[in-house]
Formats: sequence, C-alpha cells, structure tokens
Amino acid sequence: MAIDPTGVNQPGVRSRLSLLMALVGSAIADRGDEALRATGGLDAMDYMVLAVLDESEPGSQLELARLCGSAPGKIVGILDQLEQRGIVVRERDPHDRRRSIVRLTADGRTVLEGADAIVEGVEAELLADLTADERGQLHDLLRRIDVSRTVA
Amino acid sequence: MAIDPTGVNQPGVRSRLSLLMALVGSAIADRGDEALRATGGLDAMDYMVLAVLDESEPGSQLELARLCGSAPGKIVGILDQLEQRGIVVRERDPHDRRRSIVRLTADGRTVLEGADAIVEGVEAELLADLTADERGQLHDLLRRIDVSRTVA
DNA sequence: TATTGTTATACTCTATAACTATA
DNA sequence: TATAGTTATAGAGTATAACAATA
Repeated sequence: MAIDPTGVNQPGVRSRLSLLMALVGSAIADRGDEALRATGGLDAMDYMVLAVLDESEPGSQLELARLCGSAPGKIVGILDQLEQRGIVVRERDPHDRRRSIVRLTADGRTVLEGADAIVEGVEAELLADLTADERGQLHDLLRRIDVSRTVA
Repeated sequence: MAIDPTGVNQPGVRSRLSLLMALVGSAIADRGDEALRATGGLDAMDYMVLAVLDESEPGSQLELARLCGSAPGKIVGILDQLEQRGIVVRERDPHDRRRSIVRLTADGRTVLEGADAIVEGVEAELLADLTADERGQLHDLLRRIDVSRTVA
C-alpha cells in the first residue's frame, strides 16, 4: 500500500508547521548522510564542518564547534580524521598558542565540491515537486530564521 | 561576542539549502522538545505520536510507527507510557486480533492542545523575523515536499 | 585563575533480532 | 507460513567532566 495515494504527503503532521520543519529537516539530513557515506566517504557532520570552513573563518576550534552546533569534544575526532585524510589542516594561532586555526586544504576544497554535488542531487530529488522559483523562496525564508535566537 | 552582529544568521551554511533545512529542523525539534519536557511532561516523539493520531487514523501500531518515521519497537514504550497516563488507549482490532488500534482519549486531546500551544510558542519565537504571510508561505512550501519519496 | 583543546568515562539511545499470539 | 506486537541484547552515539598547555 502506498503511503500517499491521494497526493497528500506527511499524513499526520500536515497542519503543524513545527513538525513539518522537523520532519523535512530530518529527511534531508538522513538522505544526505546516506548519500555522502555511500559516494563521498564523508558523513553529514563532516560536510557541515567543511561547509562552515568554506563560508566562515572560525578563529578557534571552539568557534567552529559553535558554528556547527556541536560540542567541542565532538569536533576533535572529526578534525582528526579530516586532517589525516589531508582535507583540513590545523595550525596554532601564533598570537595565542592555545587556539587552533582550522583551514580547508586545496584537496579539501575539491572534496567539498564533490560533496556539494552529491547533496544537491539528494536535494533536487526531495524538492522535485517545487519549481526553481519556489526553491529560491524556501531558501530565502530559511535564511531569515535566526537559529541562534535565545529562548526567552 | 554576538554571533550575528551584522544581521547574518547561520554563518557558515547560508548558501547551502540542505544544511539550512537540516539546521532549522533540528533547532525547532530541540527547542520544542525542551519546552515540552519542561512544561508539558511530554517529549518531541510523544508529541509527534499524538499529532499523527489526531490527523490520521492508523489501522495498526505498525502503520503508526511508519507515519511517525519510527521503528515499531520504539513505539511500544512510548505508547505504554501514554496509555498509563490515560492519554491514549489501545484496542484490539476485532477483525484481526493481532492489530492494536490506538486512539486519543478525551484527556489526551486536552493534553495535545496544551502541547500545541507550547510548540506554537516556540515556533513563534524562532520565526519572529518572518511575517504571518511568510510563515504561511513556508508552511505551504514544506507541505508540498514529499518526504516519502524513494531515493532512486 | 581562565581558556583552549583533548581524553576518558558513564550514560542514553537505537537497531537488531528473537519470541508470543494470531492469521 | 506469515504478520503484529513485544522484549532483550549488543553496539553506537553522546554528554560530562577531568586534564594538560597556554594565557
């Protein structure tokens, strides 16, 4: 039996925006993770770290962890593996030798581009029912949500 | 130091729609879960189950599990607790005594309404930068994404 | 004394597969 | 023999706090 014979998706949570957001977010995360593992040799968290390094320049591992929404202790193992594979490098900040400046290598940038292509493929499939214009609207709306806002 | 002095949110993932979807979905899930636990005595998964029961009529626990995107074995414990608290009831299907029909009780419906209010509060806070119209657009776009689509 | 990165420990969560009852 | 619900177990994943180096 098909889940959705009548064209109704997400049966059971359609009227609740929060649940839709959580469900769609989890769907893209799960599928992206699966595709990356199968094709790219990374996982979703690796990809997040690389994307953050591509778009920001965190001044320390702690800041990187915060930008990734991850605990400092979790980043360590991820970076260990990425560094071992030549995808990132850690350099000590000369002004404060406690800090590690993490950077993408040239190889790392190539790996990230491949990962982007894989993730965009998954994304195109999940968003197949939306026009390019609508995907742009979705992107713009999500960009305007401040996930760092403190809960009152 | 503020994360976002220039109005730029989600630094590090802004250009990647998939990561934004995953990040925003995870943010609302985490905050909803926290608020529900603190105020409502439920967690996010409990809320999902109740919402699915409210909007659908699953003919078995297996179907309920599928609608919740959860493993059958996970639903058991959740329903045990919800049933113990009088929020749901399990009845054997008279046509097939292997199946459990799960239903919200009247009390359960009241609990769900309270949970909806809590979650909507969290949602309003997270989406504070969007107008009511834009929240409607977001809802409509997400509704049109078919998370049950099979990965090719 | 405070902060950065790291490590170790304990805890939670989850997936898996057996098991019972019913079909 | 197959399916629905349940239970038990092992394994993965995570949070927490202690630790060493630097400020």
